[in-house]
Formats: sequence, structure tokens, C-alpha cells
Amino acid sequence: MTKSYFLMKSEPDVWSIDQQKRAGAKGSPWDGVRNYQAAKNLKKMKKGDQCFFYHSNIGKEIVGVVEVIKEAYLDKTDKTGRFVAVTVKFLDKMKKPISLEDIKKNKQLSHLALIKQSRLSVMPIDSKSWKILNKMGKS
DNA sequence: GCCAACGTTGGC
DNA sequence: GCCAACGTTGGC
Repeated sequence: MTKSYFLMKSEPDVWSIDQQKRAGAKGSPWDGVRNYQAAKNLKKMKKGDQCFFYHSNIGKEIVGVVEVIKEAYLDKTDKTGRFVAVTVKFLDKMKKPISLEDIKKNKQLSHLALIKQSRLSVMPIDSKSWKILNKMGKS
């Protein structure tokens, strides 16, 4: 089974990596997504897939990694019943957060939707970029 | 706080 | 089904 990788954005004001950490092994729902493209990406997630946790607006950096523990289900916070949520649990925090600035500087990462489509909040990350970013977050 | 980019809504 | 108006996201 090969894992897929993603990146999810959250405003730390609303939901931060530290809150995710406090949620512990039970994890917590990643809900509130109201965009079809993002929802499509949520539906692609399988148990065991990993996602970068990105702080938007404040920080603008990848701050950690979470793991999908429950695959897409109807988002209870969505009255229209059109959108889905997944459940994720905290895995790791970056030794060094990876700033958007640094990601932009890396030519190997210039194809990422994070840069090209700034408004998309859930996006796939290819395994090569995943490795590069993980490396960046360690040093 | 501003505004560009872009997604959604609703009138026709 | 088109598109103008409007709303939201997120970088700066």
C-alpha cells in the first residue's frame, strides 16, 4: 500500500497544530471545507495517508504532519450535505517550520498548488516534493 | 487593512 | 447555460 500525501491549510486562530496535538490519538475532524476542489482532494485520502499542516495568514508555514485516521464522511457542520470531512491525528511537529517564502525559493517546488493556487486549502503533494519538504523541516 | 484571484450565486 | 455581482481566501 503506497501512501498518498497532501497539504491542508488552517488559520492558527481557528485551528492550530498545537490544538491538533492536544486532540491526541483520537484525532479530530477536519471539517469546514466549502470548496469543491478541496473536497475532491479530501475524498482521495485514505487511512494512513499523511498531510502537512500549514498555517495560513499567520505564520504562512508548514508546521507539522498529521495522519488520516478516518476517510471522508459527510461534514456535520455543512447543512447542505454537499461537503465532506476527514479525521486526522497529530503525528509530528516540524523541527523548523517551512515558510512559504522558502518553498517559493525552491525551484523543485514551484509546481505546487500551494504557490500556484493560493486559495486552495486542501491539495495533493507528490512524493518527491513530500521528501524535499520533510528534509527542509528537519534542519 | 487592502486587494487580487477566484469561486459561487442568482437573474435572465 | 451565461455572466455580472458578490463573497471569501490568503498573501502582502
